Amino acid sequence: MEALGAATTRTHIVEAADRLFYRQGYQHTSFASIAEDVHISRGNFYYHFKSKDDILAAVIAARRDDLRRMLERWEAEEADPAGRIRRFIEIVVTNRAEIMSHGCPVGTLTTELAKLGHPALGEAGGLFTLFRGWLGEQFTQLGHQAQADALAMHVLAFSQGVATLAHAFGDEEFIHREVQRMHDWLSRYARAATRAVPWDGARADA
Amino acid sequence: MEALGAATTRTHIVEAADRLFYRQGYQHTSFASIAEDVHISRGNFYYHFKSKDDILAAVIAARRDDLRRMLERWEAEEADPAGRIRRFIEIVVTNRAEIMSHGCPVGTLTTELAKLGHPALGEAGGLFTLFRGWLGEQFTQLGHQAQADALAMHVLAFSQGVATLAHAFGDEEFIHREVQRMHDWLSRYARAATRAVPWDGARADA
DNA sequence: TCCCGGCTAGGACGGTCGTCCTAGAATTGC
DNA sequence: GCAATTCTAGGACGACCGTCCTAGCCGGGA
Repeated sequence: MEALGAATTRTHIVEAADRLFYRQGYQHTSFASIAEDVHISRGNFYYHFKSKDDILAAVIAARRDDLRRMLERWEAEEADPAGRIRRFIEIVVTNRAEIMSHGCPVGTLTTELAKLGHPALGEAGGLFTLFRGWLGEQFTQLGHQAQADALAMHVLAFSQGVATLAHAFGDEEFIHREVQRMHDWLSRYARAATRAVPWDGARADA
Repeated sequence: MEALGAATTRTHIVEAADRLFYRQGYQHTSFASIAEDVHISRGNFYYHFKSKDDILAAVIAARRDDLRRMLERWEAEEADPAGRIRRFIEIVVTNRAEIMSHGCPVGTLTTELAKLGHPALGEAGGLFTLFRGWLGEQFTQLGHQAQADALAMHVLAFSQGVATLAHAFGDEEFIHREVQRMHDWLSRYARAATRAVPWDGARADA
C-alpha cells in the first residue's frame, strides 16, 4: 500500500495539467503532453483519473484551494481592507511575466470552457465568484455595503481588462499605469475607512 | 464561368466560419460544422480555401474590414471626437446580448490563438491595434497628444474587462453601470476639447 | 450540339485524440 | 518468502480531425 506514491503522482499530474492548461489551453493540451511532462506512461493515467474532464475538475479545485489560501494569507497580513484590495490590484504586477505570456488563468479558462460548452464552466466561474465575494466583503468592511458588489465587479473588470491587453500587447508599462490609476481610484473609497481601522476592530465581526 | 456563384459561396463560408469561430472557438469548430452550416460538401471546401488557416485568415480580414467601415461610419456621423469615443464605449451595450453569450470577438480570438501558438495571432492582434490607433487619434484630436495612447489603452482595457465579466456572469446591469462610469470618466477629458472643436479645425491636421 | 472550365460531392488517407484493456513490476502485510 | 494490493507500461480501439483526390455536374461560348 503505497498510497503516498500515488498521492504525489496524482499531485504531479494535477500540477503539470494546471501549467499546461494555462499555457496551451485545455483543449489543446493532450494526454500525451501531460504524460511527457510528468514522465508517466499515457495509459497509466486512468488509474488516477477516469477522464480528461476529471483532471480538469481536479485542476480547478486545486486553483480554488490555492486562491482561498492566498486570500486568507492576505487577511492575515493586511489588517486594513483597503490594503487587501490593493494586494488584489497588484496581482497583475506581481504576475506580470506570466500574464503577458499567457493571460489571466481564471479569465482564459472560463472563456475557453464557455466556447467548448464544457460542463465544468460553472466550477471555473466559481473562481471569479470567489474573488467577487471576497472583494465585496472588503468593500463592505470599508463601509460601502450598498455598492460593495458593484465595486468588487469594477475591480475584477480592471484586472481582466489589464490582463487581456497586457497579454495581447506584451506591454509592461501599460500594466503599471493602470495599476497606479486603480490605486488612485481606490483611495477615494478607502480613505475614510483607512482612518477608521484603529478604533473599529469590532466592525469587522458585524 | 460562374464566378459570381463562387464568390457568394466563399462569402457564405467566411460568414459561417466567422460566426462559428466566435461562438465555439477556432479550434473547436470543425470543417464538418462549417460545411453543415453553409449546406456544402466537406470536400468542396478546398476549392475555395487551401487550409483551415486560410479560412481563419479570411475571417480575420473580414472582421478587420468590417471594423474599419464601422470606424469610418462613426467619423462620418460624429463630428466630435468625444462622441466617437462614446460610440466605442457603448459597443458593450449595443452588443450586450452577444457579449454576454460569447464574449468579445477580438479578445477571445486573440487569447485562443495565443494559446495555440497559431501564426495568425499577429493578424488577430491587428484588430486590437486598429482600435488602439483610432482611439489614440480621437484623444489626440481632443488635445491629449501626450497621453493619447495611454488613454486609448485604458478605454480598450475597460471594454475587455467588461466583456470578460459580462460573459462570465451574464450580468447586464453590470454592463450599464460600467459604461456609465466610463462616460463619466471620459467627460473629464472631453470637456475642454468639446468646447475647442468649433475653432480648431486646423489642429486635426497637425 | 459539343466542349470546356468553374464548381461540387463524396470518399479515402494518415494522423491524433481520449479511452480502455491487460500483463507485469513494485511494494506492502502476513 | 508468499500473497495481495498498489501502481505502471504499452498497445489496441473507435472516433474525429484536416487534407487530398477524383469523378461528375452545370452553364456559357464556339
